[in-house]
Amino acid sequence: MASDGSKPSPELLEEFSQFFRLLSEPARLQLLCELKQGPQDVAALIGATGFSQSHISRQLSQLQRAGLVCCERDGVRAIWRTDDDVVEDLCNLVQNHFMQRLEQQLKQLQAVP
Amino acid sequence: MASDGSKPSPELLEEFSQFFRLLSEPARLQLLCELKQGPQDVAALIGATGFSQSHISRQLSQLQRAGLVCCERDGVRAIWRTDDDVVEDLCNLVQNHFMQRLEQQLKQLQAVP
DNA sequence: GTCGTTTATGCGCTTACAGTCATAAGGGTG
DNA sequence: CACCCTTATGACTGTAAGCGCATAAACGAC
Repeated sequence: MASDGSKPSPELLEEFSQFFRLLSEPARLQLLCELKQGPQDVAALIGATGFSQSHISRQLSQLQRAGLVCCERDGVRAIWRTDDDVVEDLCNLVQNHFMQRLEQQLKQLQAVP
Repeated sequence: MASDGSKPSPELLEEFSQFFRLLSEPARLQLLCELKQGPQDVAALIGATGFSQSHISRQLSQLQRAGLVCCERDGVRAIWRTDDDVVEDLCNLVQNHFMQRLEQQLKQLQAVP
């Protein structure tokens, strides 16, 4: 990383890993995907994912701490939304990595006999 | 994600999360950073990180399965290397996210009084 | 005020995995 | 062959965190 040959500090490394840990849980990724469709309250997310209310609430607050989602309150209702494209960009990069890896494996198989 | 409004399949979501899980451990990120400096064997990585030999070996094989590192054997010695820039690109995106977030917070604080 | 609804949180269970130690496996050297 | 060096792996422990249940807190409707 850092492309200039320098190594990132342990603190930065820790922050990176914490951020990636957020995305290492399918449940949280799924919630982010659902919110990409548009702002929703927890009830709608329960319907879309099947997770328990408490679970969803917890995961959303984790994502909120990282600035990946935010909510505006309508009385007691909380409407959650995501206005950040980082996760989408990250996933696209990873997907490209998957594809390049598969193409490479395919080539190696084709090259033998 | 998918930017066309469609939601990725549960299987793809699972693969994404597994990949991010790899990066959710500071030890693995650090190993990747060390290998960015140039190919090394396990002994050199022990010296650079202070981790135990078995720990390093395990983490490297996890990274290898994901195609993030590979090793060429020199007799019994294993020289590990990373020739993929995905992780670096991912970290740069995340770092931009951090910076934008901090700038936004700064603006909000400046706007108040 | 009471009641119903929506979200947040304390508690407990359970699973996953980082990390260590000891050991095995594979290769070099005499 | 025996001996040493390097890496991989089985067994184990401790801890972090997902997940649900029950409950509390906050707000609106009556």
